[in-house]
Amino acid sequence: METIPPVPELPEVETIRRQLDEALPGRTLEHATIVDERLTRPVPPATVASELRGRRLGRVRRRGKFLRLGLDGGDELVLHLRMTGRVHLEPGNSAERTHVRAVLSIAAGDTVVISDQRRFATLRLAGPAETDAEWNARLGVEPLEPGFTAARLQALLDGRMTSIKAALLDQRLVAGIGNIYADEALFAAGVDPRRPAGGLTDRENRGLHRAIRDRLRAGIRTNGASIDSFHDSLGNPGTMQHELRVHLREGQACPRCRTPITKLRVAQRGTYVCEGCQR
DNA sequence: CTTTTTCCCTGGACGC
DNA sequence: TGCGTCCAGGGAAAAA
Repeated sequence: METIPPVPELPEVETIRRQLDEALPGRTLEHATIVDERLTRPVPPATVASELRGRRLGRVRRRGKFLRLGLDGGDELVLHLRMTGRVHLEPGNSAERTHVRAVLSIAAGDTVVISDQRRFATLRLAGPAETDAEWNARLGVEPLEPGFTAARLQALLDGRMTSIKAALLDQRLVAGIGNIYADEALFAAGVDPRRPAGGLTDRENRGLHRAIRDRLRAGIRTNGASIDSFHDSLGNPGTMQHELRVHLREGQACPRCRTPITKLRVAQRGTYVCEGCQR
């Protein structure tokens, strides 16, 4: 059994967002300890930590796979978990953990612990001047918001020669889709991940649009995929892994046509596909 | 402009 | 048992 790191994508980040938004708004951040200087690079950890001391926390938002923890004054703390970043919301004394990169101590003894085995996660403080326009310059449309229509998807893909899988993973086009949900959406739509992004028929494009939204919503509904040991911020595993139809299922029968699932390399990513029903 | 490549990291799998 | 090597992958930046 190969061990695959559980990479948080839009549904996993949204699951964490909801839990933090339930727990944090209105509370005071008494103290912040940032253990790994890489987390806040290039800003020194001490600078970020001192800025956070005594701040009141506001609503927690999400943009793509970025978590945005609101602070008084309109600032926000922007966290990206990348590959192995985890958030642990813990009451009282925090559990013994490995790879701890930051500890945010909340009044009444609760803590938000950020851990990250591979140290790719990033944490930065953004000022109130950072507008939506600046976010939109780096990130594309939110796939679960009304602006993401089939026509919008088609316009984004139009003329692109790169693979449809690479296009789905490009955060500047659509924000939040990662390797798991790209594979699952392409399977649900019956589209081969190697196809040129701009070459889908209207019908295929509409099917893919629907599949993207359907699979992401399934991920949120099941609190995300817990492939290896992913747990949400409360320590509970999600159940989306039981709904995966092709991802990590190399050699197993396609649930639709029984053809064995094959593993390819597309867009520099491990890519699982049913060559029987993805065309 | 689009697309590809490189880099950043760690630890588990694998070969000898 | 103990090394050395390869690999996974999100996003930023550089290169093509």
